[in-house]
Amino acid sequence: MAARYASRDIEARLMKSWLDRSAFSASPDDPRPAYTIAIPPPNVTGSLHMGHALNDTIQDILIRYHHLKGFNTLWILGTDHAGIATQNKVEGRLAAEGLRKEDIGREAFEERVWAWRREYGSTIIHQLKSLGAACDYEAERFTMDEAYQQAVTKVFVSLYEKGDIYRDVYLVNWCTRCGSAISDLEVEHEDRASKLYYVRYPILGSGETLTVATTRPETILGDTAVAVNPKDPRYGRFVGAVAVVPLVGREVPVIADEHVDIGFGTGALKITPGHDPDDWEIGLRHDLPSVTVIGLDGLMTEEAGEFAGLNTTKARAAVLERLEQEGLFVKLEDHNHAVSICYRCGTTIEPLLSLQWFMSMERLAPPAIAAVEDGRVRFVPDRWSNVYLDWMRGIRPWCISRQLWWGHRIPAYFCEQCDHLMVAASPPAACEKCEGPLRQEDDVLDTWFSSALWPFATLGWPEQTPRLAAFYPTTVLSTARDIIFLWVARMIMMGLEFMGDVPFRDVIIHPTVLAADGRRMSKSLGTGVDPLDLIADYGADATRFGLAYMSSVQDVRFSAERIEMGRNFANKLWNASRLVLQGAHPQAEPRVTPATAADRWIFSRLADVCREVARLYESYEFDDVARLLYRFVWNEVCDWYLEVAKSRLYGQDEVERLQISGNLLVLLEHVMILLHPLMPFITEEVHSFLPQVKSEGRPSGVFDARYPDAPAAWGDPDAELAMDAFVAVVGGLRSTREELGLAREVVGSVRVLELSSGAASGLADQRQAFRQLSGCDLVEVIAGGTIPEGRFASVDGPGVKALLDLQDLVDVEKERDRLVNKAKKAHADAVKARVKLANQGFVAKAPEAVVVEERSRLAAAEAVLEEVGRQYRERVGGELPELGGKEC
RNA sequence: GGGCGCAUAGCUCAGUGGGAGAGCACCUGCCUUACAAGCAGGGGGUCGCAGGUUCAAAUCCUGCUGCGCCCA
Repeated sequence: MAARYASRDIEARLMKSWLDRSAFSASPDDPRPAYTIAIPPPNVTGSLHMGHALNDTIQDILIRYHHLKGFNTLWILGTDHAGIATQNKVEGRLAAEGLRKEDIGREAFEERVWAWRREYGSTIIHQLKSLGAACDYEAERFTMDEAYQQAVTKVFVSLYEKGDIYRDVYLVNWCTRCGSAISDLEVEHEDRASKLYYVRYPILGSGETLTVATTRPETILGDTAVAVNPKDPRYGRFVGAVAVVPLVGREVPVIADEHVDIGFGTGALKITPGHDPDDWEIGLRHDLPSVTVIGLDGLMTEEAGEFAGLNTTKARAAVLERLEQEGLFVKLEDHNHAVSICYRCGTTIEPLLSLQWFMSMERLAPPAIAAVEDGRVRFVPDRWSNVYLDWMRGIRPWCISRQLWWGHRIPAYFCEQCDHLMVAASPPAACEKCEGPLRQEDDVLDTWFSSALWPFATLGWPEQTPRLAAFYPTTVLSTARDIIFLWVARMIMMGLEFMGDVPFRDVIIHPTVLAADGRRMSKSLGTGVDPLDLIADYGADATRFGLAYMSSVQDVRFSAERIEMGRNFANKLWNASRLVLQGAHPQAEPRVTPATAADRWIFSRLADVCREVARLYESYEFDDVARLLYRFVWNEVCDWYLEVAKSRLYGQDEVERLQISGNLLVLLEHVMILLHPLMPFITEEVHSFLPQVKSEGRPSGVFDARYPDAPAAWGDPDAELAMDAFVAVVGGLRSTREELGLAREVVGSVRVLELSSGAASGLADQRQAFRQLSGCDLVEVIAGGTIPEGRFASVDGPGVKALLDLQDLVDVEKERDRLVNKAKKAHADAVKARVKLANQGFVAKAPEAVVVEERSRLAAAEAVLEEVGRQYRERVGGELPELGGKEC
């Protein structure tokens, strides 16, 4: 074993060995209880980013932990066909050849997409392997798989037949670059500096004008009303009048609507139902016509008259110029407003009227709301359930059609003769009405429509397969918060509708890993960190450990120090393992023989840690798992147990060597299992080196080990106390030696007063280790608290007082500083305790145990003060100087 | 406009009613036969501000300030 842990040398090899023996594949026939996670399918065009790295680490921890716990674990893997993103990729490649997709036609284009998918579509799947993810790679799914397509079609037909899916003309979010409608959720809002334009509308037959304010003057051409608030006293007399729309001369009504904000602009609004969602709503209420002046190509239509053919930016300038000429332009103001942009490409969204397919939420949403309300689905942390419920309670129809060539083509057929619409799972031969030829709908379904079926379509639905029976519902869904609406909500609706049960029990919403500037990592700002770089530099285990450690329930700024911490920890583990494996007696049996207080202590602690770590894994507190195991391994096992063990391990006593070796082998195996979910590679590697594993010929490794049951008999509070005393005394002596400036070579001489029975046993039975760690000989253990004659520096521990014989070792200057320092601390403690105890309310109302604790604290501090005062008089002469602080 | 969250050591973060913790950074000393990705010792915080509840507040309540996110 090398002195430094080299992650690179082992990770790929171990992953291959797991895959070679199909370690991650689950059988539906396995009698053990199922534990299932369906990975939120990554976008097939994607590559592993920090969000995936964290989310996949969490899922892998859960899978590996439950595997250790004896569950039949299945982590369902696959990718999402990502309609727009994938189409963009392939269009980009065509563009490089000077082609547009229209040049090659739909079928050829689809073939190009499949070719792209074959070449690049598994990128992220391979990247998951470098993270160590224990997914079922043998059952990888894709939302465009043939079987999956059948599931999508069946769902569509079923919902259509039930009336949940319908076709309608509606104002939708149109991305002119993607050339498609997108759903409300795929629109992002961005505050931009803009202008508010004031324009005068003549009122027919009155000679008066009404001034309205608008952010989009080019849509004036499509106005079909002017609206004011019915409560606005300024405009009451205009309601019912007829206004003349500037430039186009259209005569439109002045209407009253509660929705109009009296305080915005002039309080009068122009209403353009064809190009604004709020106006669309008002239009519906007042039965207004809508005029489309901007087309699907983003250019002004024929309806825009002289402005036809201009893009919206040019049209705006031209309209403003003409308004000035007409004398109808009043003024402009600076104004910030939220611009809608496409989440895929950032293009400004045009709200446009078009004929689309919609899915009503009226019937599907209520059961999905109830499932969260009654706890069948639980969010972790719980606060996200309110986010979910708020959105679900106000949910609107979902626009599910996309004008793309890549995706699930909608199974709707139009008769070329009579225009009759038919929806069917397989293409009908002819029109059921007139026998005319049929043409399939061009539109495809929103990608999220298909991924909503993920938890059951991946298991074979609509076939009633054994896998579906064994693994649905899944156990946990772990995902990012921005996916709550896109996936979580829709998966719950679809699961309840088609499986009659929720798709998962717990939904873990993991924190967002932010960049160092506290904002989301951004490719364009260059603030992103590539997890694959981290894995290459620090190793997968270190990356996972660091991510787990830094991720509690709050968003967190990424810090490379945490990953480095993981790497250092892996190295520490490696070297601790080296000490055990190289130092263990070759004939040692892996058996616990508690020969000393340290032995009893470490196994008592181990039992505790096994229980606590299990609890933390089960409550999804992985940061605490990481913290607890880090501290246990580093500060207890390495700093103390291994150090104490050395004297026996390297000693001449064969029996002692066998015993301590046995203890260490058991301890090491336990640590590897406890840490395996967090750090799968190093634990698998070290585990494979354990002599007990080799000799028993267990081929499967730590992945298939059993999570340790900590024997109750290991619990030993007395040993913990004795070891605490040992640690306190050794630590105190080290500090004292520093304070006194004692050279390393000087071996001190220590007597220990045992104040409570057994407290000094850890010191008494580990003299060799005591000497090595403290640089002092333990010459005597004295029962009781009588301090013998002589010059001592005392160190207090639980139930013990250690006396370091000073003899001639003392430099008076240093001794004075040491005593003053010690007295100051004791004095401060005493003052604090006295203040508390002087408070009648405290003594009367605080729990008895707290008061007792305070009294003993005071007593201890006073004892130290007295002792130090006496030593000061003897050794330095005179009284201790003023210690500061107020006496009570 | 509505909602959620955050503010603790120089930095990144734990702690959520009874004497403030970690990692990194910093200071001192060590290449001690598992580990310099390490070992030993040490310094450093009126827990954003102001009120309130309580015998006791970093922790609970209210308000304020600043920052982040979501929805409309």
